[in-house]
Amino acid sequence: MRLLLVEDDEMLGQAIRDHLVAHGHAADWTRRLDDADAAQLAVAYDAMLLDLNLPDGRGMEFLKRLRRRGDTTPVIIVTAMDQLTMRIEGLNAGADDYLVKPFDLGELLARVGAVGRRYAGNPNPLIVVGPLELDPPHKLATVNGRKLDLSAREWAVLERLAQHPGTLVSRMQLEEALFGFGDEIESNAVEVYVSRLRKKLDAGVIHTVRGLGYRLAPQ
Amino acid sequence: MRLLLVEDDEMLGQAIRDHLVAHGHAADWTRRLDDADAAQLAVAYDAMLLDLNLPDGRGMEFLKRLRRRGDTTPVIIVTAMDQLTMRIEGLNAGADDYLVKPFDLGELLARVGAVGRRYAGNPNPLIVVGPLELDPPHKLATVNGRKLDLSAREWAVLERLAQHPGTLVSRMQLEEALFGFGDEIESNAVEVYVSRLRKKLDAGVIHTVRGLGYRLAPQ
DNA sequence: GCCTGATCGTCAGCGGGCTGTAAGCGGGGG
DNA sequence: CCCCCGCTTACAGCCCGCTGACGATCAGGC
Repeated sequence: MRLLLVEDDEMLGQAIRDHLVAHGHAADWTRRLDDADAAQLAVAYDAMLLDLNLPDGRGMEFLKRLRRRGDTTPVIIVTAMDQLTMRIEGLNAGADDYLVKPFDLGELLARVGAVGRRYAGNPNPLIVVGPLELDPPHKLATVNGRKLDLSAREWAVLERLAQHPGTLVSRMQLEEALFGFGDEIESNAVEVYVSRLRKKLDAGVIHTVRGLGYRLAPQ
Repeated sequence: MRLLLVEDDEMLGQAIRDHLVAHGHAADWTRRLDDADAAQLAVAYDAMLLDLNLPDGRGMEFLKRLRRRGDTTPVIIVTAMDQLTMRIEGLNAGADDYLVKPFDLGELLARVGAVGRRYAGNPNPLIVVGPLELDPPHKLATVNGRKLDLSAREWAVLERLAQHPGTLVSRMQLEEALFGFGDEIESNAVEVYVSRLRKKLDAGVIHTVRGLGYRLAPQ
């Protein structure tokens, strides 16, 4: 799963991130809420781990804002043992689960898995853009009923493009879909993957906006 | 309905069992988890009543293990009034409902009936994926009518793959089917079992999605 | 208890598809 | 007409997955 971890403590953050990655998750880690905000807008995470006890203390605000703008990404909040009221408030604000520090890393994985499974049963959020159909949980893509055989990165790029059909997606956003955040990269990888995708799906589906980015079948 | 009751208290267990039987259910009653495990493997129950407050205290583990190996038998957990966290954890671990002690026997019947109705559709869920047929309650697998002789782990992996045909199953999910959560493991056991399975069933049934996981049949 | 066969987890070598980079080409805008 | 940007193709490295083999452990029969 693709996870976002918001945690200001260096040691703990590193440990959690390593553990998640070691268990096959793609985990992005931000130490501050404004970074988390940007990440959340750029990437469609499967779940989010949110430490409420951040220096600026606005974790709860962040969660409420997220829900207000209609984002339903599952959120697991993390609090210290004594902050019962914050936990209750968090659940009311739209959190899906909570963890009490200190917690076992296995426990963390179990919660993440549970949240993931809970949403796995939902009616498939099938993305349809013109002749293109994406089924994110099944990692299936079809064009005019023809099944596409996509590699991991190709899928990542196509999914990112399809998340907001018709919306312009900048090259940088696509690079974030290809690589992590930390990895600054300078190459034409995005163009290469767009090219590979165009070869596999019908012409005219991915539209180039010169100097700005790409957009999917604006019709 | 065919029910399994796991309850260590003699008086309470007897009362519940009598009440269930009196209302037309077939109820098996075990006092210990290993008996429950054996019964669960031998009989396809319609639902299960699980007391979490057992002497050996591993009721939660039992539930998690059940779900891990893909068993979807509806589970109603039973806890004392003050064990809120256990209830939350139980629901996360895959329970379908819970009852708080002390409870009314009519209430119990209502819950059992509700859970039963929710799953009323398929009494014997035979999984069919292309040439492959799985019969989970009987632990039988056939390909083109040919009976497969699978080991325990091989079955676990194949069943996990077949639970949602066409859905992509990550390596981590398969590791969970093979081992437990807590067990940190670093090996290619999943690949080995996939290889062993492929050797036993027809080619092209298990499909590899590089970097993401495996999927059964379609495509 | 001892033997035998099956099963399990690990390892290492191999092969191949995926990936990122670079270079050449084309076209649109200034 | 020229420059810049994006498209495409080619390629080499590498990571990932596949498979055969081996020792350990377990279950069952004698």
